[in-house]
Amino acid sequence: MTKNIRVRFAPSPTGPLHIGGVRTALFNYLFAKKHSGTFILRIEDTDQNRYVEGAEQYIQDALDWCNIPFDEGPGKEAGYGPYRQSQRKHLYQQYADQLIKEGNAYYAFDTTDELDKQRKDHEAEGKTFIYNWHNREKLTNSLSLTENEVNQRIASGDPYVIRFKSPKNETLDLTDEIRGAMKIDTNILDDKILFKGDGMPTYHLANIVDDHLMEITHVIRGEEWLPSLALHVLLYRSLGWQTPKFAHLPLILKPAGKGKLSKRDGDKMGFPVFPLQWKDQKSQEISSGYKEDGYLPEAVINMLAFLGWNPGTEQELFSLQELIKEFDLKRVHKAGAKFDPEKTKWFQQQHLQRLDHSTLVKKFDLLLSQKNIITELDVAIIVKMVKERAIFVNDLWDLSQFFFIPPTEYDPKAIKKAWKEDTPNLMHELTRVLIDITDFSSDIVSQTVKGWITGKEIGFGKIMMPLRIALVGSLQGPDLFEIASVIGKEDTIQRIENAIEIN
RNA sequence: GGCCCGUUCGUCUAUCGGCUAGGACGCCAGGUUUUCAUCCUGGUAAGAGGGGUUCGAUUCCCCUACGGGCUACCA
Repeated sequence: MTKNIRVRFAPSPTGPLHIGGVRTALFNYLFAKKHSGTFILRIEDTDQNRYVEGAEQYIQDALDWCNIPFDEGPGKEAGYGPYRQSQRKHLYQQYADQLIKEGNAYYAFDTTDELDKQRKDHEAEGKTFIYNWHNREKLTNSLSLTENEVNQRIASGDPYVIRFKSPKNETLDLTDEIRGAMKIDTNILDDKILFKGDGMPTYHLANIVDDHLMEITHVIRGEEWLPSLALHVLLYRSLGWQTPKFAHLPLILKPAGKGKLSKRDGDKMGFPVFPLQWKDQKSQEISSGYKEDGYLPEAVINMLAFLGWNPGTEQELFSLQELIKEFDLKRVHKAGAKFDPEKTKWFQQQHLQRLDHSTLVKKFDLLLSQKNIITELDVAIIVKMVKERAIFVNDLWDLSQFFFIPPTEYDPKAIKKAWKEDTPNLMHELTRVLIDITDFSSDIVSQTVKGWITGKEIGFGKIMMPLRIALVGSLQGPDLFEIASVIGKEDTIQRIENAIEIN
């Protein structure tokens, strides 16, 4: 029997989660659910300087809104907690000690200034400073100092870090579930810091320890971690632990230009890069969110899923359940994907059209009450009439407001095109035709009016267009007779009379 | 600079050696809608370059170019 699949999404609470992060979470979630596994949220807050108030809550809210809830995480303990690294501090030290004891790590006393100088000097000579086998004996650490000196320094409270002792002359065979096999020469590896001077582990140590302790089977993360894979694999080996499988997701790139998608791209091009709105506490700056901009979570999820993945068929519209069913890491693309705000809109439009009608009506009802619209009209029918031209729920209002508020102004272009000298007389005659109709259903009104127009031997446009202007205020909108039927005989006639008077 | 990853229409992508290179977004044209939009139909447009391997390469290998990532006591 295979082990239960356990994956984690491990963001750092340094600000709002951006859509790249949401996609990483989504792929972890899809993979977990596809294999009846567990999706874990772990907060990687080992860097106290970068901690941002509210960021952790934002992460949880964002996952909730996207409908990709975690099975284990802060507030959802399941025997592997706590799920915040700051609360797991006590766990890391022993593994660092173990590494030192077994000769896989060492204490280093070099100050930041000293190292900075080394880097600058190297750079001036056109070289790169790497702290590893080729120079570690010449630097200030427990490999170059005597045991006594080391003990003394530690006892006297000298600040120190713990570094990993990368092996020399080895070729590592690494495997990525998406990219396949890779070879890395360990000689170019850095002796990375595992434990910082402030007593906190770095990402590298904490990440490996937690993934091991939480029995993570698959590490699915962004491509920016690929260069650290060798170090992580070496850490597992040094600690004598079984390595999970790794999958590095391609990055989401700017729509135009170079580089990773960033917050500024959204500001510049007018699309959100965050799932939810975020207000920066320091600058008070507000960044827009997909939710607040009117996007449906299912549309955002669908769009995100297709950034770097495809099902291999020609289906593009997926519900979350369908995504779970079809998802496969093997079908994740290797190259970075440029973000396309236009296609995002298309996904939104498609998902809005697919939304259950009564759900959409409910959303529209809410919108109406927010606008203080109280109406006797049949809202469900109105939604049905206008929804096919809507992309966002808010569009429904723009498309249908004439139902609730009779026009008082008329589109000048439409007037110029269709409101002629003889129009008032014709409209007046029309009201007399309408007044005699007892059953004001769209079919009957349509038949009656069309019959009348035919009888008069004039063009349909001479009546239909001014009538539309009178009822809608412009040359837009759904079927005219359906509109008339919804607003009723009285209002229809009233609107015609208003139009005659004003124009 | 060093290391790693990548490279098919403008964009997201399909293709597991046989390709007239398929789909979607966008754009353009036509049709439906006695309005507008939706919708439908059609069109536009791609294998970075050069070497191999092979009967045959978009597909496998190498080089170059280009793109991206990493190179912190950040994650």
